[in-house]
Amino acid sequence: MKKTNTNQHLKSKEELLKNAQALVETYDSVPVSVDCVIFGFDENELKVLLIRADLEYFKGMWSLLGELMLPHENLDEAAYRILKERTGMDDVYLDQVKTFGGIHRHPGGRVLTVAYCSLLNINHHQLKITDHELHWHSFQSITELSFDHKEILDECYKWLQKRIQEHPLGFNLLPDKFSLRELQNLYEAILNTKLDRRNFRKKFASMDLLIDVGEMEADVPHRPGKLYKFDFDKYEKSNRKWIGIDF
Amino acid sequence: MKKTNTNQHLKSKEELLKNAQALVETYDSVPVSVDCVIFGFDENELKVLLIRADLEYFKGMWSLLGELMLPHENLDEAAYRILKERTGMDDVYLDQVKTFGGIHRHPGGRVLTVAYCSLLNINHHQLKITDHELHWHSFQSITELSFDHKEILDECYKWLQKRIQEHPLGFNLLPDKFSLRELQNLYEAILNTKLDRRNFRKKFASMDLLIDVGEMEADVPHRPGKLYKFDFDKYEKSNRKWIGIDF
DNA sequence: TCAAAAGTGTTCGCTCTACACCCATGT
DNA sequence: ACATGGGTGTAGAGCGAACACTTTTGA
Repeated sequence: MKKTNTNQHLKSKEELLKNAQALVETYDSVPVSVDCVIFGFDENELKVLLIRADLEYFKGMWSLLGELMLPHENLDEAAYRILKERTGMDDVYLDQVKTFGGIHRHPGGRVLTVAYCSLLNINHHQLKITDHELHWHSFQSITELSFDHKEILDECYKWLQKRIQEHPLGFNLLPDKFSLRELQNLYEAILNTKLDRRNFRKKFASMDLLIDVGEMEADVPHRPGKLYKFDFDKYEKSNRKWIGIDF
Repeated sequence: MKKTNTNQHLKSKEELLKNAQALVETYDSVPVSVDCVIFGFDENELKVLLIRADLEYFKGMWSLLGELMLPHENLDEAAYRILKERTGMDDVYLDQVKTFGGIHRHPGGRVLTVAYCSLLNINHHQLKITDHELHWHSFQSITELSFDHKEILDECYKWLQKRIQEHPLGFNLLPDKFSLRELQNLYEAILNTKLDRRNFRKKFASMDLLIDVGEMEADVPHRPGKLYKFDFDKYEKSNRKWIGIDF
């Protein structure tokens, strides 16, 4: 009797599944892409990785890195795939930012896109330049992109400005070893302000998340600064909320 | 000659469009829904508006308010439509929170969903209870929902906790006229802490965004408090960043 | 008169801010 | 020797945190 019940239960479950599947098949559907805003930092400037638009309609214009989501992968996986394909890196900071669902954002018909933001050390990877050009562009110099990618970029930039004041993300953009000057330059570039050097250094000293690696800068035309690395382990362990770096 | 050039240009543009359309038609596509987490506040508790799951597979379980995005509407419009249909309100605080793209989140096949969070005054609307039950549930009491809606709810709750400390959103959850006690209860409910009454009042007094309406609470079994309303106009004008209410 | 919440100020400690001089290195 | 950025400390202001008593109303 128990068996019968179980079987009946299983059968009905199967039936429910079948019904659900039949229902979903009636749904309107839309292509979904993932677009990655990939930030880097070099020559004291915030950089963005762009590719030539592959759609002829936008010929000559630059574009974010984006691809269609594949049927078997979830959103994060799609974003990692795009990063991996283009930069060869897979241990990269990545976060979903916002979804853009305007009807006319793609000239060929409706395509929904989920925007991700990624931060990486610009020297730590090899760009995979295949058929399309892939280049780092100074964020400040970007005025126009294909699709609605400029809007997506601006959203991600605002997100980054806010985020970097609440979490120590900046280190993802720097080499393993960096000077405090480089770190400050990074913050100044992203926040688009000048910061007081002594207060900045005090701030980071008080966080106690920088490890003095006992080395110095080289090849600088002035007194070399100490090099530090970020204590990722310690940061993971401490659950200290970073709400407000408060420059 | 100019005309010819223009015509050629137009023609080629049309062709580009046609090509783009042909391309998009080859894309895999996915049904997209919008799910709304609708928060209210009543009886000193944070509430969430839920409906009985309409999918038989989840029979008996509660569900967020969600519907498929229609072909002609963008995401925000879909979210407003859902709100309007169910609550009759259209001047409501609403914000996109996160997109969920897990492969198995719908038993009938892949359905992507964009989660929105809405805040409304629980007394200001008439629920449209049609075929499904529509009820306010205490947030704290919700342990299970259909689909991945519990996960979505939790994300939206975290979002709300953070957001309410950076922007004066709370007023959307209160009646037009409210006492400082009600306001504090609201913050305490959302942040799940106790706050110091004097500091709380000082904080809001110093923001200078509350208008004393010259009335008092009635029907309270103790000394009645003054009633205030929130100065939405003044807030809109002042661009003061609210980063950090810092309780 | 009692219960329950309203209303109100002050002190302390911490953190942010502003600010200037000497040091080490390369040219 | 000079130019360039590295490295450091302190005083003042402002803000958040802690904390207790009197007042008003309804029961």
